[in-house]
Amino acid sequence: MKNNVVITRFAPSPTGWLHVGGARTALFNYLFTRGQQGKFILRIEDTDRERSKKEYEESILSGLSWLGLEPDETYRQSERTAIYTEYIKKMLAADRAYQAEDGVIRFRNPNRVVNFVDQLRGEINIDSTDLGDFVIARNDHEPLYNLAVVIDDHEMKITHVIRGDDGIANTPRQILLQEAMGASRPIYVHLPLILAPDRTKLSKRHGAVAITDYEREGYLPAAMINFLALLGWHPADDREVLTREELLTAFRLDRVQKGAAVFDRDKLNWLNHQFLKKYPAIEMAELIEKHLTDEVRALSQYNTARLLRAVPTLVERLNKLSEITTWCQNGELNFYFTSPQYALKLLRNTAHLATIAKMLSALAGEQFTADNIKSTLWDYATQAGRAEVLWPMRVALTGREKSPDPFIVAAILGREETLQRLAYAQTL
RNA sequence: GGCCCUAUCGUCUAACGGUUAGGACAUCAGCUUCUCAAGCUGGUAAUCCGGGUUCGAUUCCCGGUGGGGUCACCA
Repeated sequence: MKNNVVITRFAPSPTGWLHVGGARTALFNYLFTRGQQGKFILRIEDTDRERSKKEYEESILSGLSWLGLEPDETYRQSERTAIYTEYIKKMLAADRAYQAEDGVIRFRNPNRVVNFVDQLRGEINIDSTDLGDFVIARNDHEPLYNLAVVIDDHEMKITHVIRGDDGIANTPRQILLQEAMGASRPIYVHLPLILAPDRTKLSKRHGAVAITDYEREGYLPAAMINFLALLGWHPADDREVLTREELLTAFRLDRVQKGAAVFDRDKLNWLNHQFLKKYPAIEMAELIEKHLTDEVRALSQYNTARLLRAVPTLVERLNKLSEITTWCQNGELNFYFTSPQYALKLLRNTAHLATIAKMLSALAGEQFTADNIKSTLWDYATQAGRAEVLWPMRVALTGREKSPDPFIVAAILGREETLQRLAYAQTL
């Protein structure tokens, strides 16, 4: 009989979308538990019928699923009233709780100092006297938060309660209730909170706070997980970019920070770029294609083969997928799919265009790679002056002041299109 | 305000009494270079303050200050 199996839970209330703080709490529970063959439970705390909404519950479920934090079991408190009623009646019968004059059920507070150990912070003492005979249920079938939590943690045999440190204030109430019903005490771990850059609580006015916002902006779940893990935790070595598997094996509760951490977009962007770079080209092309605007798809030479060839240069400066949309709106991507319009002045000079075209036309279609194009033109460009040769070539192909280098662009466009654009430039 | 938690570069963090206080993001400079981006190299930058304990404190203790949390028939 093994009695040392770890059981944890993530217990959000469906009164709002899953936000980054909740996601981080879920992640730490998940990493801690799955790193040691434990059981990770999702418990929807929807005892407040008024404020709980199905759409929020769905957002929590889909958010966790997107991050890959699948629970082993899922419960809904609204489906467990029979269990709560039983406990409430028992507490009433044992006179550990009583029906107050105002109609609700209150706990008989023993009014003493509650002492508990937090795995991260050590011993914590809180005098429960200030709490008074707090309300634990509206009636015998409608428990309030603290009661429902204690009953469920006990029924589900939760071994570790890992939650945000705003839960510290509730801990004495919950411990008192555990003792009143003879339940054992789980190990408490209160995680530091995630703060906005201005060091205040993360809220909507700080921009994206819901996990779905990040999904929509085009962050990869792997990057999000990595980033969230690094908010309040760090491996024993210097690694910063870690896969889910690496996180799972490296995660240790005793390396979790005590102080609050500020959410840093720059680092998230950098991390996402790291994962984007590692993404397989074909799948990356699919992801990028999803973010293209209809206007771009409608361009005359649009084709997925060309997009696929352009993926490396796009990914190079891509922090999040939504930037693709921005580039589309700026027209920055148009030259990949249609002949560019530009002024002769931008070209600077047309002197070498004919020579370039002639040299490139010697390359067969299948030889038209960036490396071959470069080696074909490099010596000539060096002799004639690279700026004199390469700048006009690049403008002829892209029509832009800023772009990837002309060898790569030429390879993406292909032999025929490249030669056409070079020919057109000579007519200006 | 009471109670509780907390405090290393701008940000995320390493250092479990002895280090030139390390890494990453951001930033700056240089390299590369036809432009942009990426990449590479280097730089600037921190132990909140005051007392202790100790031969020696980022590290342990106390106080202050700052920040956060919490004080519902919400969770």
